[in-house]
Amino acid sequence: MPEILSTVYDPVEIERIADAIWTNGNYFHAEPPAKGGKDAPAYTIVIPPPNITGALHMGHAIDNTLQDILIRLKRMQGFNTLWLPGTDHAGIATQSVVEKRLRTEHGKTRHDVGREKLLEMIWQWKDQYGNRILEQLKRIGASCDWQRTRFTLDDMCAKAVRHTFVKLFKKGLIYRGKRLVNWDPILQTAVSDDEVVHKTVQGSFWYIKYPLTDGSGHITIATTRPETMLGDTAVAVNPKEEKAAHLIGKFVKLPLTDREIPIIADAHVKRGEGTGFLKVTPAHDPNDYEIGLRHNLPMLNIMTDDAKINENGGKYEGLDRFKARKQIVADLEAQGLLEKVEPREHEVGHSDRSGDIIEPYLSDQWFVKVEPLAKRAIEVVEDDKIKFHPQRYRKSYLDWLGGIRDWCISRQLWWGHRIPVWHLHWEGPKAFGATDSQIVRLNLPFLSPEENQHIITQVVREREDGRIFLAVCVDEGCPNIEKKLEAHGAEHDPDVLDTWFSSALWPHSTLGWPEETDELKCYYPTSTLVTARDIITLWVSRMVMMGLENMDEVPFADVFIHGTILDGKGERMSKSKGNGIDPIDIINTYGADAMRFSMAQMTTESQDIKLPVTKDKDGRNVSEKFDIGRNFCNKLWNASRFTMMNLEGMDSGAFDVEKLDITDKWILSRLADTVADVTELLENFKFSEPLMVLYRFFWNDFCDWYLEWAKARMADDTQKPIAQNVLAFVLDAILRMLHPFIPFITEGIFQKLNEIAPNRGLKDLAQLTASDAIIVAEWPKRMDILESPDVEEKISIIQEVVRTIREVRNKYAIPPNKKLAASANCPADIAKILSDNANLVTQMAGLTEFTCSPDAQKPENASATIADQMQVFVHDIIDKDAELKRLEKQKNEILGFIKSSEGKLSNENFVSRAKPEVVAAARDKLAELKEQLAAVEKNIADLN
RNA sequence: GGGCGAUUAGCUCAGUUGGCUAGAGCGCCUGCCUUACAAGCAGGAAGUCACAGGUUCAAGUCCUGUAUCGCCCA
Repeated sequence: MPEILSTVYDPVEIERIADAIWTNGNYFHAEPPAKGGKDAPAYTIVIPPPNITGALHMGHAIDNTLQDILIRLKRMQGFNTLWLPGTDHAGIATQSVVEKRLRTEHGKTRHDVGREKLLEMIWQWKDQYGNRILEQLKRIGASCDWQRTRFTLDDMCAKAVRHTFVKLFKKGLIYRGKRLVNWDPILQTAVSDDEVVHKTVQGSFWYIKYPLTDGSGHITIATTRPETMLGDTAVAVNPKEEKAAHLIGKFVKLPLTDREIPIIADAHVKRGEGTGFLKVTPAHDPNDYEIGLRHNLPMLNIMTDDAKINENGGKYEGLDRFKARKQIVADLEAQGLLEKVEPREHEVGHSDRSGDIIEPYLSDQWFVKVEPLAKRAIEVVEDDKIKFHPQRYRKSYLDWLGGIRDWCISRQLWWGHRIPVWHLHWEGPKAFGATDSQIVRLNLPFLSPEENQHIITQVVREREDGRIFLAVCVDEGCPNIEKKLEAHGAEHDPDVLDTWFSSALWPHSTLGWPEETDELKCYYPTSTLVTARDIITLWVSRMVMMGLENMDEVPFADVFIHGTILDGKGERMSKSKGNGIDPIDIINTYGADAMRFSMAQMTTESQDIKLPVTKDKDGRNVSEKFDIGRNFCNKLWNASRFTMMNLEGMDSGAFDVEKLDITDKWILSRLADTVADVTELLENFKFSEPLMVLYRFFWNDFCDWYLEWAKARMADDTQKPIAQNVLAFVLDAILRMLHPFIPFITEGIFQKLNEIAPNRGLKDLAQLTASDAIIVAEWPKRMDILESPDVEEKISIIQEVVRTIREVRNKYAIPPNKKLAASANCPADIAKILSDNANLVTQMAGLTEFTCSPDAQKPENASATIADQMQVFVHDIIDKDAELKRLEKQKNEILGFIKSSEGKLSNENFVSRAKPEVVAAARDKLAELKEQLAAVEKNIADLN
């Protein structure tokens, strides 16, 4: 036996071989036609850029496996295919990692080392660890165009960010304002709503008495955050609350302070909740902020950036918020103002990054006015210019955009895109009469007329002292203007932009926008975005808004949302729980193909994917789920090996359509079905289904039947060349269709196939264009000419007989090597099929002979089994008691079916209302069942 | 509080527009090292389709409600 493939499937070796072929061929790289690339329709995916602080986890594994499946499919289908990879600078996450190291290793804060030095350290850190995830992606087989790897902070992306900021600023869609934001006291920055995770915590409800100033008693309020009372500027009550109507307009004395605050009426206060009175702290609660605006209440900030009580807190100044809470409660109690305390569960916002409790905090921030952007982003989805798969996610997208609030884009960080605005104290004439946030055209005297063309100014009036500042936004590429501004006392805004601001531009910034590059023209709009559902609002919606704003076109046509990977108990995987699986461990244990196979197979439309976790011998988390993929790869390996062992000396010229036998026609017909199904399913973003279609075709049709039948034909010189060509052709097609799912092993086998049988194809029937590498081989087109339903029907009858005989053999425990004789009684048309192909039955059922006719009688000592319209006799094996038992069992089964069938047909409504063909089928079925019953009864009688 | 989803064999999941006896893989049971594959082959057992109503000739599938679990938003 020639050494064609090693006897053992070794993923490590095959991954190495395939990698080398792909690298040498530079097959992942794409160029637009204008630069010499393939002149074909483009298919583009931009990777959801992983965060540079992260390591690859199962979420990345599934996300990128699915992207790679689509990319490889489209590449094989002949598209000019680009998969653009890259990473995200992840402002908060990255800076906090480096700051943490600075603290633990050197005991310093960012302020000790300064902005410039810290940034240098972060860049160093990025260079050292940031590419790790890209290397990991390569191991799962991601066929990204690595030459186009982007980073959200690189020059290309930075240019797009600056350009976008200036553009939006100019349009008046960016404004500065003192607003209530989510403040992270550890990181000391604002974070957006979506970076706040709400957790239910066990807290307390403190009931506090606020005495009325007129001495007529007190009212009681209840709160979970008593320390905020220092910032109360009113007490509110529902206007319909009759019992309290007389109190509206009166004042209370705010305990622990010397302030008196009014009792106001506001519909926000829910009746019957708590005490009915709500303390209003506009500077420290989002709902109270709204009430404050409605009633023009003072906004009294009582906290510092690091969540200590500030000078407005009187004697509590300097106390940490939680110490202050304790002290305030104690003081209230001492003064007899604490009515009671109740335990209470409530929702508390925590920072997604630092984990600290978020404080609603009043501060100066930059915002994007999203409403006009959101309007278009809603329209394109409503008009189906962007489609979600599965479709149900469309609703969450639309709901979120429908209720969107302005986007706080400034972050008090150093790592990120610095906001290109300089603050200039304006002491000139106020004649321009602008209101806050208004864009004004004015020429700064120290800039040339030409230079003044490159700035846009916005008025920012400081609330406290009424001083006017101009926010001067400067175009990209004008360092001289920046210098002059600074020379005239302007200060560069210290803040950076929210990371999502740059991620929102990803589909066009990475292709070179705002330059009109050939890449942008060719690859934008991109085709498909593949991501997880938790990022629909955070990222997908923003890419749509910014894509429309900058490019006037949607960023992608389809969004595929895959499930979230959970452990066997249905819990999210995480480091702290210790239930996470590292995809690299899986690849090392099972091989990358096995992992990909199982990932794809698990990708159905359900929203979660449970991956039961087990420990391997080294104590690592793995999952038996990957056995499926590994077993499949092993089967593919061995079937290919066997096929190729039989292809020695194959001559494609010896193929003759006229000589195809029934098994050839059958497997080719099944292949044609498979090609059509798999292609259609993949093009509709199905992953599990096409893979299962391929699984069944390869394993249950090709291996279990066709290969087995082919074994005998290999000994027949007239049959051998035909079988060889069909084998080679079908294996080739199987490899191609499996390639997107399991790229390494299919590439490895394809290379061997090219060596052993370089010339393949079914002359005058069907061809697959030859290729040096499967990664760029043509995807099988529809092969309708091979469809043959009647052959498929014939083979399924043959298979049914074989199965029936095998079952009997098993029941009677006949050793596999003992040959038997068998026969069957059946209608003439079926008898003809079986007689013509008796060899197919004898071969697979371990028979010496098989005969068949409409009037065949059950031989003495034969077992008899009913199968459809046939009675199958297996000769000379009978054991009377066992046979009677079998027959009685079968009789009871048939009786059961007859009962339900008769029940249905005796229902007049069924006969009159069901579709005629359904009724006719039921009648035929009943007739057949009655014949089967008669046959079984006769066999039982004969035995007795 | 609002929205979305899940509940089908011991486990993980399929089940298209309602239509013959609800499927797969793993696990389990029986028999096989049949020279491609024991990571395999041949066969078998195993399900009150969460629960309660309803629509229909016919419901795992459509409608309503309930329970449990999960996610998103507020």
